[in-house]
Amino acid sequence: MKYTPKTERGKAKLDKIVEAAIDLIYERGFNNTSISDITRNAGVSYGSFYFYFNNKDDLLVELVRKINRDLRHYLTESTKGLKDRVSIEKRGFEAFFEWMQKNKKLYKVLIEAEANNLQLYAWHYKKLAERYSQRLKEAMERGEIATYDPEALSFILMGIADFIAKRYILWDGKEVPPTVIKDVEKALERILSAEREG
Amino acid sequence: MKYTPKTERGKAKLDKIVEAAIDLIYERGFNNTSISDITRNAGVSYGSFYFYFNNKDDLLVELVRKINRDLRHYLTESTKGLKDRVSIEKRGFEAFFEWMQKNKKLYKVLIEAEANNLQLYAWHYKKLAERYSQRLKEAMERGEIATYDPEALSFILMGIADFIAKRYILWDGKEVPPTVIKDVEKALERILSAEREG
Amino acid sequence: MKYTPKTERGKAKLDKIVEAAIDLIYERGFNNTSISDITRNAGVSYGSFYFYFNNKDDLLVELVRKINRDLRHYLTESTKGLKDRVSIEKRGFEAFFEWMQKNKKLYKVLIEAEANNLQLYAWHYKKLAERYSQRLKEAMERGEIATYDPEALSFILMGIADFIAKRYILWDGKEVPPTVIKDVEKALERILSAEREG
Amino acid sequence: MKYTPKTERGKAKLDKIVEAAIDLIYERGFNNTSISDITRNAGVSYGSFYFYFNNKDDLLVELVRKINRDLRHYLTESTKGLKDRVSIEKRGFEAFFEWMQKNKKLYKVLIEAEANNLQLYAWHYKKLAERYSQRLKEAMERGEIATYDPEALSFILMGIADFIAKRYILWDGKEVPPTVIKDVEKALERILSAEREG
DNA sequence: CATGAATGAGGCTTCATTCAT
DNA sequence: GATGAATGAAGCCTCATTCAT
Repeated sequence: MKYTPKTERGKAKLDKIVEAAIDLIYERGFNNTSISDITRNAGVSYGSFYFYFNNKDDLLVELVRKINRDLRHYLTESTKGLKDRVSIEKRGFEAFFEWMQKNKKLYKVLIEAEANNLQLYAWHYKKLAERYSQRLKEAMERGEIATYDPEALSFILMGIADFIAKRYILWDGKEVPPTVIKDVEKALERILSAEREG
Repeated sequence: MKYTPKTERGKAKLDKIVEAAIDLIYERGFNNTSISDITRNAGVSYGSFYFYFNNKDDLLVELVRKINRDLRHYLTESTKGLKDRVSIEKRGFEAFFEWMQKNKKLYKVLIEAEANNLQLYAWHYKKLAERYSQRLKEAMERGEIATYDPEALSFILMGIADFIAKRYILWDGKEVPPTVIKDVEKALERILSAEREG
Repeated sequence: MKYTPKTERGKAKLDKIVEAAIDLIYERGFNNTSISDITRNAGVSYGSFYFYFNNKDDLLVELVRKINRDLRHYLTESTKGLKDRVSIEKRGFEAFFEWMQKNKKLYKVLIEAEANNLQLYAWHYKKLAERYSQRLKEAMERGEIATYDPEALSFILMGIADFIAKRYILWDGKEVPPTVIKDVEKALERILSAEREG
Repeated sequence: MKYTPKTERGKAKLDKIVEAAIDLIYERGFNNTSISDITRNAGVSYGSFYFYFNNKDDLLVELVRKINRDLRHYLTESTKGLKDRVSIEKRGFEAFFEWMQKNKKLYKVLIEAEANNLQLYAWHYKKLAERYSQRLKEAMERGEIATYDPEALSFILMGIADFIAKRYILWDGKEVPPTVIKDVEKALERILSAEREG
């Protein structure tokens, strides 16, 4: 971002641009969305885009940042108060699918970011994976879940969530069926359940 | 594809175009690869591209078809002779990572296809998932593995493979570490192991 | 110029704009210097540029005026008190190269003015040449120097100075070497030395 | 240049582009001439420009090369057969003014090149000055002309020619008056005439 | 007087596609 | 069948200028 608006009016204008960009990228993809498409749909002048952003890629970076903030916040809130790690994971998966359902468009933006700028995408998942594997590691140390390389485990779990989310929500436009969520939870339990001692 | 070459010379020319396209898409992405880049790198004339393909997208379709054929063939060969379903799956995952390592470029093409044409990408995975879930279903019926919705299970397993492949091979350029493969197999065993009967 | 400041504060602000403009035009050229570059470097608000100037070209006009004033003043001061025309010319050339060395940036502005607005550039040299050829004419009448068309002679002398100034100061960034100044003076003496009578 | 045409048709098209560019740069300056202006005036399609040139600057480079070739060739031809150095110089100046008169537009292009790309301009004059000072040096060694630093002398002479050419031909659009040419020759003779020995 | 947000025309460049040879 | 010259629409970005506050 080139400029962060100070006034309410400025914030509203930036918001309109961001919303229009998300809508269009969702519908057509990043490469098939022009700046003029965005500003036209946002109802602002062409030049305004470049008042707030340095260039087109800059927009993508900002969107990924936004997604990162949003999703992390949602997951944190959703699992607040839960103690048992397996429950947290199960609830976390449910919450992830909820968020996805409410924010289909943003998830598409992530896919676009991945294709257009792998660095950026990698950064997003790294950020997510770091926190995640740290938590998993602690749970392993407390004996709550089975022992794995924490990073490997975080990839396994994120992979499951990511693939199913894309499969149902983006490709089909359908919600993830409850039976699938149940099966995912079953798999989760099996993957995570603590080693039997003795 | 507009025209399938009959002569050896024709096939060789088409091959050169396809190889050059894969190289360039891997390096720069689909949108940053022009037809003239492709024909120049292939050492063929500009116009000949349009002899074999209707347009640029047509090329992407053909590439995804090729990937589909290749990967399916590799997996089938690799698990030939194995009987036990869990062993097949474990071997299948190993084989998938092997193929990925040898065919990084093709996997990048898939990601590009995903971004540029979701329909196409969906078709690829559908094709893959159909066969896969059919096999899983049969194994479930024989009681070799735990019972899930076969499609859900296929997504879970494909998600794990896909995410890790991207994570290590495309983002980092590294091979998937053996410890991670071991952890994936551990997770697989847990996910798949047949229910204890009571 | 749209507005000539009356207060000290106003003058200081205008000065900052002018100085920033000179610096930037020297470094990047007139066409690659934006108003916002200028105001940013001057530490004044964007809008204030248009308080003092009607438009961007207006700035160039003002700069050339300034250069004209500065250079003429410097040359007049430097040759004050000298009587002999040839000495005046020789001292004048030295003074010109001195001024150039101290005001490289301004000379670059002149070149930019030449390219962007020939009228303006022509005006600068006309102004300079008028005074110059008038003086030369008087010297000719007094028999101090050889007889030429005064205008032609002024062009010959100005051409020598201008070319060498550009050559050393703008292209090479070097000072004019003393040996070259000596050679120029030698040429001057030969060009100017009064006709032998009889 | 990106591509040198092989066919007659191609050469003719490139010529049209070059001619249109020279006309427009002469009239409006390089920065006020757009590619679309050029192609429109040349009667070719917009894209054709980029078939022959890599970008706009590339055109300027090509034009300066052309000027360099043309002018050097004209001067060489004009002084062919002359032996005496002073005569050669006098004839050379005349020839230079002749060339200028016939090629006003090209000279304006040089000025534009100077302003837009000092490197390029420096290259042009360096090329010219090198040959020139080499010749002068040889003449000095043979005692035909007075002794100076050859480079300094070449700058003095080129400065005179350049300034007068610009003054009369570009600013006023007038021919250089014969009286001025005579005065220039007088100055030349004085500058160059060999030292009296003894 | 001062500020800086907003505008939108215009420039350069790319490139998929067509078509004459 | 093959070639590569030609086309022109469309995209990104800059920036002088205006104007609301």
